[in-house]
Amino acid sequence: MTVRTRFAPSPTGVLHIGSVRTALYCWLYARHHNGEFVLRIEDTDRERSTQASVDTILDGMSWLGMTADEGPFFQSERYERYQQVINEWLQDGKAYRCYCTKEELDERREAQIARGEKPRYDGRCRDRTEPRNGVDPVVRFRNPVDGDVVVNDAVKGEVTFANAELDDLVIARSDGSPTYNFSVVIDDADMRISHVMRGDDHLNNTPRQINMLKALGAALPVYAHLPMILGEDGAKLSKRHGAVNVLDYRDRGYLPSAMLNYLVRLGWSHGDQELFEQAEMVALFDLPGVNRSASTFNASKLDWINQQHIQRASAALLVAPLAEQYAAANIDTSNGPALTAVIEAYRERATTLHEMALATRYCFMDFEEFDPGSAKKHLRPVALEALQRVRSKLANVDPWGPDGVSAAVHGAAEELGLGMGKVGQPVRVAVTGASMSPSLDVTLDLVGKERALARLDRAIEFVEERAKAST
RNA sequence: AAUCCGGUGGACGAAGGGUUACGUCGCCAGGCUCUCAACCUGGAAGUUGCGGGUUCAAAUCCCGUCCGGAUUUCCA
Repeated sequence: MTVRTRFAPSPTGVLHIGSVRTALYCWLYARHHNGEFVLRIEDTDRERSTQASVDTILDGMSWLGMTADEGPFFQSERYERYQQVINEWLQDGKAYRCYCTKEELDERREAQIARGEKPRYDGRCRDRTEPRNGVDPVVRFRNPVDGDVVVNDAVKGEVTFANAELDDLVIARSDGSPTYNFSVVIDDADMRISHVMRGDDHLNNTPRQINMLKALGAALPVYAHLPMILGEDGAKLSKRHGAVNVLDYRDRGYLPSAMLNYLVRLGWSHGDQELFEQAEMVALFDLPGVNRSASTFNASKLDWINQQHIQRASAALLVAPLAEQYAAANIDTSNGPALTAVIEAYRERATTLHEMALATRYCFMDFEEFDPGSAKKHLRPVALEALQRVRSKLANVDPWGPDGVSAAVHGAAEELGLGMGKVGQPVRVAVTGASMSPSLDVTLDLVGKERALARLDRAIEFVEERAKAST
């Protein structure tokens, strides 16, 4: 049997982190078993579905490299098929028209709650033969009254539901449009989905879906209900916990491979391994490794994983996304070092590409002023001699490069009988504007000779002004 | 309210009857060092939600209980 999984988001907002993890597991499972991965857009809610949302889902999936073998299919284009099944079921008595109004239903629901009962449809239109005037009926599925439905879940284990707990759910609204639980069943059957993997908030829907699948005469898929992702406060992950849109992570300089790595480990494990490349994930992922309990999204671990991926990624791969970060920050990189050189210098000191772009601004553009704290500490009169000596030695470095620069700086320190600490920091602040950067040879190499000398001059002037002001 | 699912240091996971519950992130301290990182070393942090039972032995099996979540929508 060919493994066929599907990712079936509804296009009513952004592509949520939690959905992405579900998609990832579906995608990995299909790839691992040489199966097929289907993308289906569940847009039966016409009010809330938007094209913009469809686009953002497609964008996110393609950014993450989770390509679908089939689809996207749209439920809105399959209404005829749903209608056909509804008519058949109506004829066979597997479904019936219900003329209860919303108001009546609400009333009864409240009464049931007041009586301490489980609120559900009481089935009063089950045997109705005559229409009711002035009411557009909904169609309800005639759920079995007796017996149990056993869900053999690949994650949760064997879960049993009593049919007596289930009521007759609406499969078509009064305007004739199909509802979610119904269209999912028809689609999964028609699309020959072998493994239904989705959030465990759907576990309770599963017995109803199984009953409908049986009414259809379709084979049952394997179910795998994945635990939810929670925010730091234990509530389901949502906007108020920070970014939940995957594309926000792209914009903040996270790598797709890191995103996938973090998400795959949130709810799945392979022993103690933390870092996975895509090919490894595909090779190792399987259902027995999936955890059954909900997990909390943790931004600092994501940061660590992103940094690990930045450290390991080829510079060539990072150039394009880094360039986008510069563009977004209005940093013009046309006059400055090659981005690959910047990446090599900074891959160990940035957790995101966004950070990397901001931290390396000085390589491409002059800074407005020295960082006040750094200047106060390092650009003092005592540093004047060191700055001047380094400046004059650097002026003679040719060709400009890490070796020549290093020799010049160390030479200056030696000549003045100063430790590198007394020389390095003033130079660093002079050239970068702040007190943190890679080693000086690398930093000066990135900045380039012309800029480095000009900035040293500026710093020398700054220190002289300061000395004057204090006397 | 009912039904279903879940509960291992602050976070993610490991261990699925067998020593002092393991790893990662984070946190703290030290080392390296021209700074920041990276890296290395060490540390704090848990009565495995709680109570009971089975057993020579329980995080693990059983029962109860508490807490959290989901569902019970003409949302998906």
